[in-house]
Amino acid sequence: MLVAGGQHKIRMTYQKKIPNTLDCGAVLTKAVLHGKWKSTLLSLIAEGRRRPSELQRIIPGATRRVLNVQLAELEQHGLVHKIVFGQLPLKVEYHLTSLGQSILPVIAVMEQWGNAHRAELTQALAAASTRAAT
Amino acid sequence: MLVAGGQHKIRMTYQKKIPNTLDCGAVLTKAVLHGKWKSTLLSLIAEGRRRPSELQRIIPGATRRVLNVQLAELEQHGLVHKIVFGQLPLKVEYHLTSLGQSILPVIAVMEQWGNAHRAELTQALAAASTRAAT
DNA sequence: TCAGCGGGGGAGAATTTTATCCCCTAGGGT
DNA sequence: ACCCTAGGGGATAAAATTCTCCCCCGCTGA
Repeated sequence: MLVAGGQHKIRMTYQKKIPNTLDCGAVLTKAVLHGKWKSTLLSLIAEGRRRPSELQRIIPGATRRVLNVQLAELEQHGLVHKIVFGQLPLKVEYHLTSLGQSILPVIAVMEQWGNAHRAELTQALAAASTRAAT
Repeated sequence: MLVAGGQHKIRMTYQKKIPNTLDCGAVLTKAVLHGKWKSTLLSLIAEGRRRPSELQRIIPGATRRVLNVQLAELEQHGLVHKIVFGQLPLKVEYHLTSLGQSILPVIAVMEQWGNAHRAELTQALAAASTRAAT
């Protein structure tokens, strides 16, 4: 977090265990992308929507709080930079780091696959959750 | 589930809401891949490790139960077929469906990215969870 | 007969993740 | 004064996910 004077100590209530699973790269990727809105946030930021209020407006399904938390995680994981301008009207921007840029193709691939199989997927997911609600 | 006579009604305790988020394909992909071991399971099955006990041996970190649940979800989502042979010593195999095959490249990309950035990632994740444990 | 393997699942605790509510600073407009 | 914007966070509830423990079937080998 690039701030001029004054650390905002975030009390991250949610600690996730380091995925000790296998030494599998996909698990690392999932760890970084996990969080309901992270892929969406990354895409939006990549598109140039970098201000918190803007993001919050675009994603009405999520609370400010949640987006803040997820953005903070993305920052801690090194995918985005948070830049705070001035102190008065307080302007904040998120930018992708090079690491953040590098993950965009991965998200793009996921995007493509999801779109290509949207029909089957939504159907299967719906059926599964119906079956679950027994 | 391909069984000769007798439906195994699974009581899926865990129902996940259909991700109503955005109409974003990546979210669908994440939904299908979500579950701590799913990407691992898919990779292993693709490699030819298709028997439950085998999978359980390879992934010692997960309980039989959990793997069964996740495999059942993969099946319900249409990524794998479960085939039960005979009824006596009870032999079971999981195979990828064509949908399951089609997601392999996606996992591969995630795999590559994760491996390429392993150093930074493990470091950042560790730092983040340390910070969280305050 | 008893242990081990290979298969399956319920119940409930523990953990993690998301959501809800309410409160704070500061400036600008009416 | 009052409300809106633009920023931030604590506390706690609710939901989703994983883990632990224990139980079931049937076959095989000692």
